[in-house]
Amino acid sequence: MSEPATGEPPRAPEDGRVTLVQVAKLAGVSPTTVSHVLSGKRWVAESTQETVRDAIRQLGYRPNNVARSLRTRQSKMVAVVVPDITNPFYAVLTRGLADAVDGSGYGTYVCNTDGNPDRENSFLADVVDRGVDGVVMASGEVTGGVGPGGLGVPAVRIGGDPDNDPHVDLVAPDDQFGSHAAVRHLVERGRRRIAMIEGPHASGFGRETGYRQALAESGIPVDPDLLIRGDWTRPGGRKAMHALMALPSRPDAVFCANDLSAIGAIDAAHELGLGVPADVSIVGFDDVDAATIVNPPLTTVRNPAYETGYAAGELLLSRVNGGYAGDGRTVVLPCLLVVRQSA
Amino acid sequence: MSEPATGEPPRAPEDGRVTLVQVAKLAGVSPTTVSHVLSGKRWVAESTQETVRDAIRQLGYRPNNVARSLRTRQSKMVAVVVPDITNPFYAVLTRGLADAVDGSGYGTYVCNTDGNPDRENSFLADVVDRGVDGVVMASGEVTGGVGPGGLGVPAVRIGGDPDNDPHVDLVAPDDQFGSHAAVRHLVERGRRRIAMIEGPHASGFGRETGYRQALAESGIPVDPDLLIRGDWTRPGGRKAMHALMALPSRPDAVFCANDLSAIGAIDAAHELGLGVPADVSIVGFDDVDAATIVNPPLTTVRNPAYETGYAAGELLLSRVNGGYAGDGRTVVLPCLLVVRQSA
DNA sequence: ACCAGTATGCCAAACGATTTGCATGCGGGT
DNA sequence: ACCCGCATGCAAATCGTTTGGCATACTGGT
Repeated sequence: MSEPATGEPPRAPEDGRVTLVQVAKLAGVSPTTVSHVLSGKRWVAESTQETVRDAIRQLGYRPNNVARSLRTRQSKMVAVVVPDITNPFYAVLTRGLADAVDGSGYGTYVCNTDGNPDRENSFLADVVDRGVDGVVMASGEVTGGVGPGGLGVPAVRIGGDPDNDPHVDLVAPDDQFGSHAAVRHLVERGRRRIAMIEGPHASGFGRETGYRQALAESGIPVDPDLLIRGDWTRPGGRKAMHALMALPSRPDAVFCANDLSAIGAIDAAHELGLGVPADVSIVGFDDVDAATIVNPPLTTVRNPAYETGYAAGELLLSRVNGGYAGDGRTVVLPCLLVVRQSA
Repeated sequence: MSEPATGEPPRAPEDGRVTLVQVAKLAGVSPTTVSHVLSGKRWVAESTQETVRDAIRQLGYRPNNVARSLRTRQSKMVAVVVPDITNPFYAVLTRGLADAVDGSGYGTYVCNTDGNPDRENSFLADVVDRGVDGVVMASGEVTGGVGPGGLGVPAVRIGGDPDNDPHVDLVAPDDQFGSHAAVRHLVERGRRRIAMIEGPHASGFGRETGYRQALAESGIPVDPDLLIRGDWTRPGGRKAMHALMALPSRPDAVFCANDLSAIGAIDAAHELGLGVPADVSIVGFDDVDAATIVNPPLTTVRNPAYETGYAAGELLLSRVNGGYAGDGRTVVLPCLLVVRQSA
């Protein structure tokens, strides 16, 4: 919101919009002066200000932001590109971002890529063509930063590999810590054959690392059969769980890389007549709303989606307005285990 | 996406972006010509086109959309103003809208109002100042349409009172039909004391009307004590349910105006040791994802959020590109009961 | 009278595209 | 020779702001 709340719906007096020159004409001053009373960038006599403001009110003038953007080279807009806004995690992240930047008059533009790299790139191109002042990339990676050969606008990556591009700001959950806590909790509960349902990509970092680390600490060897790939969705989790349970020697616990997968896994357990957590413990990752709705309530690692979006917004603002132009910063947000009843 | 997918991330060759004049200079033609080969609005000799395209490639030129918008007076952006993108219903609606307009090169801009009328109005002002080509208003009402005294851009309202402003396009779920079906289903199951948890506003239309109608048809008088106000949230539903169950003569069924409230009601039932649907039947409205996750799975009315957003997008496009300039159209989308296990 | 200093406002050039009308060159019909 | 029509391409105005540099007027000190 770049203008203060009025409590009244905006109205255009006629069909064509009023321009600054018309205001100037009515007020009997030059456009320059009108601009200055609006921006306050140069001193204008009190009396003149009055006249101008009257004219503005009388005409119902509203500045044309497109023209303004063209001249000032900033659009007061940030973009967030996510796989799917329908996914609660990204919805919450988006809200955090919006709340962070709204106060400074920035609007939020959303792109859904479905995780398709072609769409990621064309949306990235699209948003910089649209002149956004910053972009937060929560789908796929972005490299090159803002420097030469880069995107041309400040960017911040969400999650992903910290080493990927040190020039781009990054905000990431402490995946490894969270996973570690989750798996540790499982072994503390006496589980030994602990499977993991991963995301679709091969990934040596983050969630899988924490899993391996916790296992190693407990002297449990990792069984490659117990590492299975999901696709972040509920049906994907269900399928993976069925595969796991068809194994000659079943796991007695499964750690899922996100909640949706975990919910799918619970579906599968129910279908198989397995008790959760009696027969098999399940823990998720993210702590979406649904985690408290599913039966049994899901033990999961809280992924601070809102805070992530908010932090990304602040990082962006500090580059756009704060004058920060240094190298890429990394902020990692804590992920705490929340124990409910599924494990 | 206004440019086709490239499969490659966009890069700027130098720090400052390349402009059309630079391309023209390199190609040895006038800016006019470059513009024409880009837009195809006027014929340009094949050989010249080649030269120009080469220059474009060589420089990595990308058109500046802000400048383009200023001149053409369209931003290729639509805005959607919702109470909260975090609410799955609005997230899905937003996705439908985005999918509808994306193919025509329109981007989607999101505003969260939290239902605050001041924010609604200032966001409305903000988006028209930003020059969006259309806005879909899913939070509160918008009146005045695009005509004199109106907003200045095409708008479509989501839900709300059909009679409110006939000049503005409206897409609404068939609330009344859906509610009617839900309540009928309840009486068919033998329920007679059927409560309703409403939204926060007094509302004579839609969901409540269907409720009353179904009751009337079945010869059941409406008991004002059984009509209680919620706030669309889970805690709100829980509280309302507790109030209902504290009544001297308890309801044996409750129809909730949305799923979140229904889930809260189920929470309350569990807290009270009540079986669902054994002791009390519960039906919701919306059919969000969580409806299949809750225990027992929620019987609810499917509110076609995606289709609603999509339809809104089409309505907008038909005004922006399709040349439609007639009076407000109304499209009402069917709401079907989906029977699961809570009633 | 003169000059420095301050207060106030205007001119005109950007910003980067689109678009209307005109200019030019050429081929062919009379 | 002359004129018409067609195919091309360009000049210049325009969209609505912002902003650096300059002009003007007035104050007060000498």
